[in-house]
Amino acid sequence: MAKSTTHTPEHEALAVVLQVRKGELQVLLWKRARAPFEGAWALPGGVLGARETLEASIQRHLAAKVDVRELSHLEQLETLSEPRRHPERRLVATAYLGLVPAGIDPKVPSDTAWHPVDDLPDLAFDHLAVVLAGRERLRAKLSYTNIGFALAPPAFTIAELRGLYRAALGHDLSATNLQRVLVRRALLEPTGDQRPPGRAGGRPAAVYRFRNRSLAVTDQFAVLRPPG
Amino acid sequence: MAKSTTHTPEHEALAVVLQVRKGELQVLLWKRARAPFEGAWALPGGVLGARETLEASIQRHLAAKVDVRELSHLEQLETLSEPRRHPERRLVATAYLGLVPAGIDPKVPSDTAWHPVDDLPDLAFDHLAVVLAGRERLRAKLSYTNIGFALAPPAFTIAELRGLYRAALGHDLSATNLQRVLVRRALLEPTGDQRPPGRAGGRPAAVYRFRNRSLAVTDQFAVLRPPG
DNA sequence: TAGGTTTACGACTGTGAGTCGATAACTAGT
DNA sequence: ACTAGTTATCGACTCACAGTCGTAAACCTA
Repeated sequence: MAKSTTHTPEHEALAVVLQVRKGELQVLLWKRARAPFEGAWALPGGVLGARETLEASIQRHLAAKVDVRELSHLEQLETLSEPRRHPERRLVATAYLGLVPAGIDPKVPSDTAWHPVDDLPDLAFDHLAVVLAGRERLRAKLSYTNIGFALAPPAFTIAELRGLYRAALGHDLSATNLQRVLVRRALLEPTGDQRPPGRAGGRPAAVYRFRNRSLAVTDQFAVLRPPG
Repeated sequence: MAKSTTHTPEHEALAVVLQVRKGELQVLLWKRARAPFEGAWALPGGVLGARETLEASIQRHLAAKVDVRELSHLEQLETLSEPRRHPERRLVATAYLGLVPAGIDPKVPSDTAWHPVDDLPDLAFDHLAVVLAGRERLRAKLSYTNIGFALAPPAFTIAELRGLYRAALGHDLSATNLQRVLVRRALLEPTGDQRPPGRAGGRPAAVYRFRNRSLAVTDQFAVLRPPG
């Protein structure tokens, strides 16, 4: 049975961890110390263990780079199976999308850093495509789900929330409309507090929070609805 | 190095192949002849080859059950990694969603048959969940993409198209609205032909076709749009 | 020719998003 | 204190599009 080595490819889990930092969408990357792609930046992840699910695996590997409890959302993105995606061996990868709420700054190891998704360094393997796929998934879901929950801190003003959406979507949007849309969907509620204005003055902003943080698709926006 | 047997799980590709048949959404299944789950129905698929992508793999395995050229659409659904999803060995599966246009009846082997997704027999492994995931993916995409292309034959009347949507979505919808929505999106165009009425009489129906069969998300329905 | 059936299409309604402008509530400078 | 500047909030208007209804068109059978 010495030759029982299966020809099945190895399997790894990867994660595109996104957070809005300094007004722009950033992704968590680490710098590879070994070949291949030595010195290039790569997505965190690692090989799938014998007795774990992919979701458990990505959480285990992410724990080496960031406090997993900071993750407000985690979902499967896609599975990459191009035989030559790794130059030396066959390696199938399942990518996940992770989100971290704005406003916190998780401790990361020295080989790990945040990079703006719109200004990325050279990435190892096919990780550039994976990052872009994660960004597009986030953008698509922002408009028809309440995934914005996962980008926002527990409490925020409309202006702050608007900044998060602008960073994630890549374009500006009206503050009036954002508030009304989210309030009418009954997703936002005022906490009663308000934020003191900055040095330039201005009316103090009301502080809001999301009503329920459970992530559900708001399917009321389906175009072809059932009658009645 | 005799112990170099990787503990990496085997990897298989599965497909949820859907078609509207006899006015209802049906899925292609085959009857297992061997344990485990002998006699139960299962999704078509098979193990990933050493030098192929998952997409090539599912097409290769599907070819044993149905003419792959009949497939109008194929996209990745999800990857299942529960360690105990197979009772005997570790087996990771990546599921695909495949669509076959209505109106054709592909040849299938004797162990293979179509089953209504709303009235399924006992399914092997976790295949029931996979079928339902495929159905939900289709339903979600019907409203904000033009994936309906892939369900329809090359030419059709509005009434026929409405029947396809009703079967796939599980609820009725207005013929007036369906036509106007699709025409306004500039997705439909009349062929000029018309279909003679049935025995009961009635005005002959105009025949339409989809303008371009390339499958693209019509993102004009994003809720939070860029200004301007 | 009358009655039934199916398709096609215009008109009306309702909802929600985009826009604009007015007002509220604050800071800083004179 | 008063004024100017700044930011937040809110109401009013417009627009696009989905949902509904009613009517006309075009065919069948008796």
